This record gives sequence, C-alpha cells and structure tokens, in this order.
Amino acid sequence: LFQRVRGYRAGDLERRYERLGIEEDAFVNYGFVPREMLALLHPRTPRRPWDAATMRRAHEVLAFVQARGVVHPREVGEAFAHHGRISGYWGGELNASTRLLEHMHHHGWLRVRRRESGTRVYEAMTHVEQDDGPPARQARAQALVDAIVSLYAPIPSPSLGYLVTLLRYGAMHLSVETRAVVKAARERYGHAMVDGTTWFWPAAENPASRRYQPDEGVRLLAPFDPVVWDRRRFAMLWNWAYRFEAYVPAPKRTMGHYALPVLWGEQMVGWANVRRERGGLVPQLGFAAGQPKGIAFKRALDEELARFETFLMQES
DNA sequence: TCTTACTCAGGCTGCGCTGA
DNA sequence: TCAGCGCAGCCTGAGTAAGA
Repeated sequence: LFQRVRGYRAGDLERRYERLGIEEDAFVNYGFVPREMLALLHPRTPRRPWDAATMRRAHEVLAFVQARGVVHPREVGEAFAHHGRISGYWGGELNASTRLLEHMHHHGWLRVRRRESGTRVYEAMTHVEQDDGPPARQARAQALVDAIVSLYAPIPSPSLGYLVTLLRYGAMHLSVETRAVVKAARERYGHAMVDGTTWFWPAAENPASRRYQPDEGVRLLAPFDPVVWDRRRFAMLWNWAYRFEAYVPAPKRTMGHYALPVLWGEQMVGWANVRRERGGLVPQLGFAAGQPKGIAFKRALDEELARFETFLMQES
C-alpha cells in the first residue's frame, strides 16, 4: 500500500495547516501553533514544579511584562540583571531572565507577539477556563493525536508512539488520555500492516485515491518538513538515511552544512546545499543512488532552482 | 526473564546576526 | 571588527516500562 508515498505538491502543507486553523501571519512569525491548538495544550502542568524563588521571579517578570504590554528580552534582561546568568543548553552563558521568559512562554504565561531579527518579543497571555471533565479531556487528547496523524500520515506505529510521548512536553496534563488514544488507534484511524509495521492515516482519507498522485516536479524540502521529519519513516520509504548536519563539525559532514532533501515525484533522490554567491545561486547536489538519468529530472531540477532563486531574491 | 521500544540527560557543536 | 547571543540538532548510553 505504501510503496508509494503520499503525493506532495507545492501548497499541500499550507492547505493542511489551513485545515488545522493556522493563520497566515503564523507562518511569517515562525509561530506555528494556532489558537485552537493552544487551547488543547494549556494549562500545562510543570513536570517539576518551580521552587519558591523561581515562582517569585516569574511573578515579578509577569508584572513587568503586563505593565509594558510587549517586551523584548533585552529590556527584561536590563530590568532584572540581578537574576544573573546561567549556563545555556547550547553552551556558553545566557541571561537567567531570558531563560525564565522561555519557561514562562512554555507554561502559557506569555505568548510570542512577534519576532525582531529572530528574537522572540513577548506579551502576557491569559487562557479561558476549560471543562476538565473526563469526556472533555478525552476529546482534547483525541484532537491532539488527530493533528499528529493528519500532519505526518502515513505514519508508522512506532513513530506515532514516539510523537505522543513527546506530547509529555507539550501536553503533559493529557498524557494518560493521549496514551489511551494511541492504544485505540486501530479503531480511530485508517491502518494497514506492511512488512510487519502498522501504518496509520486519517480515517476520512483514502491513500489509494488518485487525489494523492504526485506531480513530476522536483522540490527542495526543509530539513524539518513533515515529509522528512520522521527519519525512521524516511529510511523505510526511501532506503537511505538523511541527516541534518548543521551542528556536525565540518570534517565529519557527509551531506553538507544545510542539506535540503530533494524530492522528485514520489522519490527522495538526494540532497542539495544551496548558497548565494555574487548574486547567483550555487547549488551543490548529492544523490543517494546516483543522479537520475534523462532530461526530465534535469528540467524539473532547473525549474525548482529557478523558483528557489526567485524566493531568495524576494527575501533579500 | 528477555526483548523491544522508548525515555531522558548531558555533552558537543557551526554560523548568522547584532551592537558596541 | 569582533564578541556575544540565539538557534528548526545529533549522538550516546543508561534506565524504564510493557508485553511476550
């Protein structure tokens, strides 16, 4: 059934996000969580409750944000310099107040209003009180898992399990209910067993439908595109391992600093590193099983690179 | 008891952008 | 010019839970 991957055309993901209720400005501002999804994710229960000192600092920062309306972390850092500095997850040191802002955002005290040069600019957030009865909790859990299945279908059973365990970060308060949804996945979603692995997709969709026929174009995908995000599924479908190596030391890289997966029709044929040099586009391509022969691939690749160049010109 | 499939923490890492 | 900041990750190995 899934020797063929779901057809992927330019615009498919946008339409999928539209179905999930993500607004256009959410793309622009890198904020991918629609309001309806936020209601499912909050109020979050901290895995480890904050100690008294952290709670006091959080309330002080919240009062500061509420008074200002919208704040840049720099302003918070200046106002709360006495919070000091801490070791960052990525190495080096961070302002403790910046880390606190991140935690407050995660727990729903703040939302990202916009970004300035990539840096999050926050404002205070309030949540509508929700029905916390068992049926309502079950419905929210089902909606969360439905969203996962809709975005990543066809999804192998282990990947669904893994994604739902990741929900312990996003919706720990619904961990029991989301686990129950996964256990009953065969009743809720379309499914098939292929080579010993169960695959799921939304019940309302028919993967055999002609609607999912891929076009013959080439697409350079982002390293975290839902089509490639699940590396396990990637290897199962295309029999090679794609890696994102931006954080790998240069001598150890096999694909390049920012390799973009190259999709041609229904086949993931290789990867591309693209950079601009002297106003032109300089692509460096790699192929999992050799460059596809024939004029069709070359023409489709040229068209995609031209689209990419146009996109980059608009960005600059 | 064994196997499988996560689960989690910690160390390491490159590069573009910003502001002084 | 350069240091600091922030970021859409990767990998490993030990621990744990569930099921056969």
